[in-house]
Amino acid sequence: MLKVKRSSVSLKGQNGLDDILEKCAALMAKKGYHGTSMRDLAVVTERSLSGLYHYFNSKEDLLFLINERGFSSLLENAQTISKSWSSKEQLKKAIFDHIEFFSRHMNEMKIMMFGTQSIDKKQSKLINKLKDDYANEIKSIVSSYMHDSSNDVFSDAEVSRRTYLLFGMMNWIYGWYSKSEHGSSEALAQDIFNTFTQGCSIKSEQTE
Amino acid sequence: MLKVKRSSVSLKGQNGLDDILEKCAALMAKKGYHGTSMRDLAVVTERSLSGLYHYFNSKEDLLFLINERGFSSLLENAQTISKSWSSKEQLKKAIFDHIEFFSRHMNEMKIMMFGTQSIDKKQSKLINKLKDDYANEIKSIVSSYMHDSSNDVFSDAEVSRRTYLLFGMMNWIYGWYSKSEHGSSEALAQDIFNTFTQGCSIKSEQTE
DNA sequence: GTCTAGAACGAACACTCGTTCGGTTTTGTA
DNA sequence: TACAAAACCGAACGAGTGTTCGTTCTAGAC
Repeated sequence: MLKVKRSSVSLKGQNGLDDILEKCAALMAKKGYHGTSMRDLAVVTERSLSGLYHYFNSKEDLLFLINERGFSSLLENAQTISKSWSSKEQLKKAIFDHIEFFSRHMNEMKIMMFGTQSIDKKQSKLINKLKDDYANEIKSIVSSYMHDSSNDVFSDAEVSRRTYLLFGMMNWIYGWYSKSEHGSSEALAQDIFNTFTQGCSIKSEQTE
Repeated sequence: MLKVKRSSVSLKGQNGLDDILEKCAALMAKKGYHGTSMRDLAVVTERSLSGLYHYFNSKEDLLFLINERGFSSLLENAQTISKSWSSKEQLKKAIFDHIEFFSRHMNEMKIMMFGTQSIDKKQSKLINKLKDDYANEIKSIVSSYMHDSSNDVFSDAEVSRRTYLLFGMMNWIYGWYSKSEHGSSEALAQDIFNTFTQGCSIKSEQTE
């Protein structure tokens, strides 16, 4: 008996799936993957326990789907950043897009950052490839920016470390950021851009 | 029957406890709190399942102990940073100490960042107080530095956001940093200090 | 009306979970 | 050597786990 609904290319029940994934992500973001039971998920999705299995083959699959969709979106978007812009503009757009995606999908992002140790190896590799591809896309933008805006030469390792620091500033917001308390995602992105490019004692420019 | 081993002020079995907590933290950092069973923990600590309960009252208690010890250490250390130094020196020391503690206790730090939703309310409040106290200690140092090194005036909200970004750079290393691949913790701390104070296109100073 | 396929369900299965109980061994000290 | 305290353990308990099974319901196609 071959099941067809193996991946995100599944054709059936897409509408229902979107809604289910969002609600599951919301609960899992609060309680963690292992801390959330299929029965909990059945409650928040207003479905029966067994009914859930119509949309994915296992709890693990659910985690995979959330990760796969999230990282695919990030990667696809990053690849649309035009290489004909200045490196500064590219960097700015990369940061703004990442933060905006983050603030629109807080729950999914939290889950995506908890790692994929719970997913089986084949699927885990797929996620890690998406993650790496995305990170490299950002890294190459950072590299261009650093070399364009300085006469110094930077080693690959140095660019890597700086890129990690940028990801740190962007991803750490999952622990504290809320639109109502800390302002728009654009203002936050601008702060990150300024800090990353000029340091913290320079007053933020306004978003144009 | 009143048990006395409720908190870190417990007097008995401290030596054994240290070893146990370290090994438990190592496994929990890999598999997550809920993903790690007491039976798993019994194996890595080379004890029997029931024998573990000699050292703490519950799995929840174990999580509390790890958190309480970690944040207490960070806070205590931060409070020793002399206010008579320049704000730049204070900031530098705060960053170096945080990174050094992090790299010496990677596993515990991972657990500390997963949050405390699984701990009961009373204990959770205690952890959050330690966390807040530590964050405020760092924030006041950041504030001094920003005001000393610029003629602009910064609002409290702005200082807060910048402090969060600093924590982002420092804490995100749990996902990628390894001494062998990315150099000493001092070099990393220096990179973070430079990025935070001057931005990424300025070449790192060497650690003196 | 009949057929089919997707959507949904209740009940159960085999297993793992955190925890407890009653007991034994080891250790330190007087 | 005696003895209390600490350290440790095997076996079990009840609750909860992810998953599967066979069935029913619904809606559109012929």
